[in-house]
Amino acid sequence: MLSERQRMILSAIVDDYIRSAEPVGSRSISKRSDVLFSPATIRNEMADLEEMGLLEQPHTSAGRVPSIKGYRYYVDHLVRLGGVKEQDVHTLRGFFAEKMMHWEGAVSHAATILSQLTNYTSIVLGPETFHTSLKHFQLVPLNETSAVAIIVANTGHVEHRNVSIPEGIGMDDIQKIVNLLNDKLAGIPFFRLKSVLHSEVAKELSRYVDHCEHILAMLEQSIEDEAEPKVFLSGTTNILTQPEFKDVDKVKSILDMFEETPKIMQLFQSLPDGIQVRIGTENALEAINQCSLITATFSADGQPLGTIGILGPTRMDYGKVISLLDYLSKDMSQLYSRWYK
Amino acid sequence: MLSERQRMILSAIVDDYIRSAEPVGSRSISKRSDVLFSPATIRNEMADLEEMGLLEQPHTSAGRVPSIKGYRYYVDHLVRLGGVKEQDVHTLRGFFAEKMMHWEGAVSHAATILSQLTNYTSIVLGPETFHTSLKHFQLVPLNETSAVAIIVANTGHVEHRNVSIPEGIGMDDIQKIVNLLNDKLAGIPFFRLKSVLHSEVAKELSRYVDHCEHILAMLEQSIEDEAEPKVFLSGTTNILTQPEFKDVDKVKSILDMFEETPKIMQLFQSLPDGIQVRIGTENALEAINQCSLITATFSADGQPLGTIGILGPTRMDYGKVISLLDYLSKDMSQLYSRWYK
DNA sequence: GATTAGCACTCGATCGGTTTGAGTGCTAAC
DNA sequence: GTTAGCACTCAAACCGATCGAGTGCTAATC
Repeated sequence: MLSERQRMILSAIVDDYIRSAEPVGSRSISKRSDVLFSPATIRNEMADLEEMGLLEQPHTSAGRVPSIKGYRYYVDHLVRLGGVKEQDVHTLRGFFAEKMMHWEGAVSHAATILSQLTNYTSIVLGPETFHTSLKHFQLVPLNETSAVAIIVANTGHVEHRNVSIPEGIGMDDIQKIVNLLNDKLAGIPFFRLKSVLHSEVAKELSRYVDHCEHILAMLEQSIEDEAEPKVFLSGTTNILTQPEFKDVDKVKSILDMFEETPKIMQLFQSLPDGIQVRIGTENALEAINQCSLITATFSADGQPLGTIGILGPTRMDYGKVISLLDYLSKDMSQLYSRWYK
Repeated sequence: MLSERQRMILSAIVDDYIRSAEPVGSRSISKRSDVLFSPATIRNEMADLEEMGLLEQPHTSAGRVPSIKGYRYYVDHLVRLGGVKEQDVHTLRGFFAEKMMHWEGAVSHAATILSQLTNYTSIVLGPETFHTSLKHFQLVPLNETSAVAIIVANTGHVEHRNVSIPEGIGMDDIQKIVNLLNDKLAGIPFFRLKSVLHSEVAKELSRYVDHCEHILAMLEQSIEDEAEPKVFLSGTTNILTQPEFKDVDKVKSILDMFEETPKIMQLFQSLPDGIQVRIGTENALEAINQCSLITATFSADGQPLGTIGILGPTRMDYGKVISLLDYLSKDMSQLYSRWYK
């Protein structure tokens, strides 16, 4: 258990270090107007905090730096959520005022704004289509052998792919298939689609057309792709402006990760609702062991839709980022709830 | 005009420097088995080459480094196109064997492979839809007030966006509109679509439905978006492995550029057909004044479709990259020509 | 006349040593 | 319990010496 004074000193050190990126000495703390103790007293407390594992010393004659545990304590007990700056609220208003033509547009735009407001990297994962349902299915023939299959979800999400048409299937066959599929599948949630496809559609389809396995397989694949949420990144190079990432090698592994969507998905897997903070080694991936990831989920009518996240150095402005993510995720949830109806 | 010996020395220096990234001295050149002159002779020639502006000296007591002009001469007259390595041909075969479901899939996959084979950054711009035509238009209503508009090109390219439905338009109106548009617009190339929309469709549409300006505006916008070629990047972090880009600041401006699609498009604007090499400051953007960009166009049946490019340091393996791009662009042209039919 | 051996010279890189200064821990006085 | 005082530590900055890769020039050689 920390004394009031220890908490205040820890808080001051973390705040200072977040601002300056330099180890914080006892003198500079005692100079602060809200601190009434001499450097020597501070030093004693700092030694205790270090013993508890909340602070670290890069070397004996340097100031202190928060440890992962120190950041954790700070985030859990000390951080002041200043709320969102007037100016930032304004920027965000602009975002929501704009007409969003796509799902993708809105989400990627949100990512851009987030990275600009924070100067960190923003990651947005969405939308989960697991609970959305099929609105419309369409096959547009391009020529005798190939066609475009288009799947529209009730959220307005569109997925498409080129498919080849099996020999011996004519235009009217295709129309029949499309009609059948729309009849049987429209309104079915994606997570049930696969089983419905097998149980109800397969038999019926085989009555109309030969070689229908091919079509079924294609449909299944499309459904699976559709179910995969997409990742949007913005401000990937912002990490380069951080003094602790001057070294190219440190940065490389992080930037490499950004090119690997599956790794990012893994990072976001099974995050609980609300705001989550993962500090340094608390993250699953070694590449970002020197980074912190703050995430917030957004949803529509209680259905989880996706996650927005900010990745920055462990020395991140937690107060600002948490406030911002909280604000934005709630607004996005509202936006999408409205959109849903 | 260069003597045979000067050409050989220049070639040796460029080759060496490309391999080692270190300034090349006279001794190391004269040691090569195919060079029969003493370091002193080489030095004299090097001094002459420097006077001509083909070589540069970082400082008096260092070896020589090719200048932009030197690389230019090398690329224009000296580079040996070794052809594509057996192993790389194999990898590329694998690429073309795979079934491509989308346009996007094929192009982005090509980008990935290119960056892996070269260890540079690959940029693929495509496809130009300017000369492709509209295959199918579809409006899928989501609810009373919004719908998804879907445009399918004859290449299988799909563009979509959410639109809001003006008050007072019912489901059967929408069906009428869709039918009309498909009747009038199917088969029309995109670059003529806008004028046809105004001349033929507008009047007819106003007969059916009130408030049709909204729908027309939306269509126009979609067509313009569709016409915009897309940019695919891969291996954006490869530049970080180059010794001359150890400095974070140098790298930042390049990586920042990768996040700005319009800048990349600008870079690729109005490139002539075939292989193009832009060395250092020959590039339009200051951010890549220390890089070279090699591009190759691909087409289907003579219609230009897009461009593939490799961005690397000026100290790039020109022979390998040029061969590779030449090979791949030709294969892609074939692939898409077949696809077209 | 072209080539090359020889040599003085240049200059960045590296290495060891010194100095500086920010910061600490400990002790003793308040 | 707090703090002034002091010895101590150690990275960073500074400095000069040395090293060595590479050059340009000149004179000897082929």
